Amino acid sequence: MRIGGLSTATGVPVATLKYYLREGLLHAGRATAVNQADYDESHVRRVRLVRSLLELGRLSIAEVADVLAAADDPEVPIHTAFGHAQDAMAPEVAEAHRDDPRFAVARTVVDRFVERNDLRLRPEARVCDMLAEALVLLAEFGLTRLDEPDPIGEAQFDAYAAFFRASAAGDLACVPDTDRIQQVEYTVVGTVAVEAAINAIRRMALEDASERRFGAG
Amino acid sequence: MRIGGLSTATGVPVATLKYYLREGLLHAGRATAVNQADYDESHVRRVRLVRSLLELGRLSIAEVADVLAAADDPEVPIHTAFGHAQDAMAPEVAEAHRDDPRFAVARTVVDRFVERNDLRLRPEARVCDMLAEALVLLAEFGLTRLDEPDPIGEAQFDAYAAFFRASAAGDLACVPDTDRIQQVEYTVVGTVAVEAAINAIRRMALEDASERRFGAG
DNA sequence: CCGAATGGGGAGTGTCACTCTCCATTCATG
DNA sequence: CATGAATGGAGAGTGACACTCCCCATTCGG
Repeated sequence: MRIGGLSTATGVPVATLKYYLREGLLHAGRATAVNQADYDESHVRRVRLVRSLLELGRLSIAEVADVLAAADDPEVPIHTAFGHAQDAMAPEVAEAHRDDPRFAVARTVVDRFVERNDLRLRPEARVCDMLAEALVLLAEFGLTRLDEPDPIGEAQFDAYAAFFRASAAGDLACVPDTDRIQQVEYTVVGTVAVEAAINAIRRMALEDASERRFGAG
Repeated sequence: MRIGGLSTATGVPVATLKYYLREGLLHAGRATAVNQADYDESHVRRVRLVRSLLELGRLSIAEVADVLAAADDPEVPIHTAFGHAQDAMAPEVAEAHRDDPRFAVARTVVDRFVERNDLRLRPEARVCDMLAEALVLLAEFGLTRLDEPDPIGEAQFDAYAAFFRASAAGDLACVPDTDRIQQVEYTVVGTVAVEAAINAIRRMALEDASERRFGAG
């Protein structure tokens, strides 16, 4: 398959595929001549993966490149690559927020949460900042408290942790032990797409609850 | 407080606040002269809400304007406004996907899911498309099935539905019955920020599971 | 009274994800 | 074997977007 075939197979314009090749989002095809290359099923799947990360995961081109670079390097252990992917998917904290004293408080709440639930995270895991930012916002609007032990909020969050720890093992169960490419695909798609599905389901539950409480009255 | 004060209170540049005023994201202050207006705490909170939707919710300016327009109109019932907000937050399905036969199949799976779980949704709720897109992606990579009854996938999704229906009632419990502005703030922030927190916790659970399975080996 | 700040609004900027254009080379068809 | 379409490679251009700058007449504050 040449680039035109890859384009029709994926629905992505040729010019865009060339752009992805330049940016390192797509591995080069097997060159058959100075201006010809052969693409196969692995390229089709990779393009779909890239589109998923861009559209559903709302990552930037540079972030996708980061994720895939770590994922593709066979020297990098799969768990480390997974961590890189997670970090790339967590939006960076604005410096304005990082200097906010409330953010520091939220970070200690997050650290307690991680400790209490025995979550094994890399110390630099960006996802901790992500949670802290969400907590700051919730506290700002009075939906949780940071300044004192908040058993209501903490209990709720511990419940989330318990629930997702139970399902996380299942989510990883279908990841194969050896095939590196499949490992990457499964972890990335599993993170992004299952997350989108979960968010959709939660929003459905919220709309349902809103209808039952505020609807028709 | 004049616009300079609003700027220092929120950390948002004056030029940006003027831009938000122009775009209808921020209600005008009480005019005290032809070139002077008075802003109060409601403006500070509104700016924070806008920034939250833009940064944490990753909405565009136009989408935020949509959400807030429906939320601010006192003629619109709060449940309807909530629906508008939900729709604005769900990314539109690309037409390339809408024509995909797999998407149609996924929609029937979603409809069955909604029916089975007795979720009261508006027929046009965009969140159904959002879930369908996630399902297509999962199926594409072999993480679920659409072509036949998939008890494993459906059971998992029903478990998510049950879990979030249980927590949704609690999430709405702190929404007041009367104060329109607070209702809007709580539902919007509650959707976006709690969602971010949940995503962060799920990612933590995934990293933890990855460490336990692939780490140090 | 006078420099700084204000509201209003048009125009400019930087970023990003493409998208176009060009070229020499190669393929595919008649 | 001729010829038009397609290819790989790379620089430049495009359109959307979220600001950001600038200008003006007016008003505030010391």
